[in-house]
Amino acid sequence: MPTHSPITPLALALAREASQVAGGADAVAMLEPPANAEFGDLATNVAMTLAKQAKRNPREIADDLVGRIGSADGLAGYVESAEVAGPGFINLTLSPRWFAEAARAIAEAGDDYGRGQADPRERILIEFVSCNPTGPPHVGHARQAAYGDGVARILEYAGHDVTREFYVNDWGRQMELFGASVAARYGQLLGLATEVPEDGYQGGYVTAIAEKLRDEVGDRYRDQLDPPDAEVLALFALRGKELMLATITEEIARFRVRFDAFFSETTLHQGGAVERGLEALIASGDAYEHEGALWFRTTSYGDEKDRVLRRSDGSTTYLAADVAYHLDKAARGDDRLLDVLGADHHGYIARLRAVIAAGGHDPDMLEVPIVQLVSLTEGGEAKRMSKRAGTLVTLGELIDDIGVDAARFFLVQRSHETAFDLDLDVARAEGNENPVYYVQYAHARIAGILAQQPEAPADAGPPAELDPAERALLLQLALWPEVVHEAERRRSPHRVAAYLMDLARDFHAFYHRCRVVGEAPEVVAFRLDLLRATRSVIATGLGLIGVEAPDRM
RNA sequence: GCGCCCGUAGCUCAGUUGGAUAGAGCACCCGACUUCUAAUCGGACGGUCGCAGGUUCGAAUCCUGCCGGGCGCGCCA
Repeated sequence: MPTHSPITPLALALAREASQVAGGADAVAMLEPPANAEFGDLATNVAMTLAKQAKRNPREIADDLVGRIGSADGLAGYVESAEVAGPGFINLTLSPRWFAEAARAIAEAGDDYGRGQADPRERILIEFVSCNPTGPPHVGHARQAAYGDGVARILEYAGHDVTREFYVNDWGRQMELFGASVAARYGQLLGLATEVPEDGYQGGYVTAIAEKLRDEVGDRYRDQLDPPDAEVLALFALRGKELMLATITEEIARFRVRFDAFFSETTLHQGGAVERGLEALIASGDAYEHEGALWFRTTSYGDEKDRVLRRSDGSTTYLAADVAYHLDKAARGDDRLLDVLGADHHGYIARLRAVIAAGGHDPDMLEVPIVQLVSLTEGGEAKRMSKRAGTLVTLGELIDDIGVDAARFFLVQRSHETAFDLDLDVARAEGNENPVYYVQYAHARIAGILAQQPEAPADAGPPAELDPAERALLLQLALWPEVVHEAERRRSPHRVAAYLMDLARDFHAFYHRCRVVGEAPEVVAFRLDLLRATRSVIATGLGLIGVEAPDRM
């Protein structure tokens, strides 16, 4: 099954010929559709890149090369005409035979077209979202979820062995505060005057959890709340966390995001891993005592200042647990660790690299893609979001508002490294102004045609002539393998979303100019291959960003 | 002040081994349904690619400086 682009064999043949023209010099022929379709189907600048080492005029090289194309193996029969243009570009027009064979090959490869290009194939552990179990995931987490899951799917598609993990920060003062907040709401439900701590969690979801707890335990703890009993608070913290986590996993699953594991920070403390991590750092000279605290010498690894691991009061910091966690991850045998973090954590990268390096691993095994902020706009104005005021939009609310497909498409449409505004009015629209439907509609239209004309006539050769829209659509399909490859290398699902928009546009244009049902046999055969190929690439691409590809709309 | 990200059409943004006349969506305007889905298509409008230098056949892309915006800089997590 071919997973490569139908352009690849042409590029290889062209490079071979170019190398011979240039006296054996190494040649890599970049061969791609030109900016302007009037120049032809494909263009290459190989003559210009060879000009320097061959010490010849690029146009001269191009002329020689063009002279050989008509008889060159792998090019003859596929290239209809070749012209030299500008400073030394070579513009190629391809034959209907090439288009017909390419469409057939892509259609037959189906879901495998573009798959498995990772080189080398790696075992990759990707950690993302990892929001605290003290509240529901919000829009920022939604972007990280859409991004992380998209990256994971793309990595898997490329042939990597991927594990997805969610780190649960279920330890420390925040959990105590959370437990106290739940307990207070629970008390209120029983008619007590218990109050949520000043710096506690005020959101309405805390009350919802308290209600669930009341349903579970009734008024059993009523008399131990005022003043609060330590053991009861611990119990509320634990059960509250479990209920919160259940909500989080529920919303994440609804968002079509999958995790293989939820890793609890508490297990690191209780199992002694945190202490062992600190001892290892001390033993290797990476940690030292200063003013009663234990410091991690992260400056040795490029951080701007050293960081505290254990406070002078004896308690460990968040970093201490992260040391244990990352030493654990680094020792699992993965080739690469991906930590997807929000923009507000970018200062943490140096520390994490230090952990990996201090553990004796190559710090380059750790990659930390930073997902920039997303803000919501509605009615042309920024939607104010405040955790304190409880006006934060949660993942669940976003899904209820605009739907999973629109949310996932919009959140990965832009590069993760740029902050952007999500326009709720556009995302919510079920009409033509919503880009996600534009792509899905292309898929549904193809399904409609294929339902009417499922079988191609036998023994049909290539059509005599091609419509410009047919050429454009197939050439767009030919770019898919390079697009996924780039999305994999750059950890950039937005490349897939952008490509799907381009592909859908070429399809809709094709649809308007070219009919399928009732045309001449060789035309039907070619266009059916084209449709199957297009449907397959759209479905695969949408699948990689977690969006459904409906057959009817 | 230092670090990361960003500055491209009215708005939101694509554009990464440097390539020909810089693109899309939204908004606005003009056209196209007796046909396989008009959630569509065709056309028009819209640009000092933040500014100034540099590198070269060629720069939105690479380098330097400056201006502007977001985020971060804790013995918080």
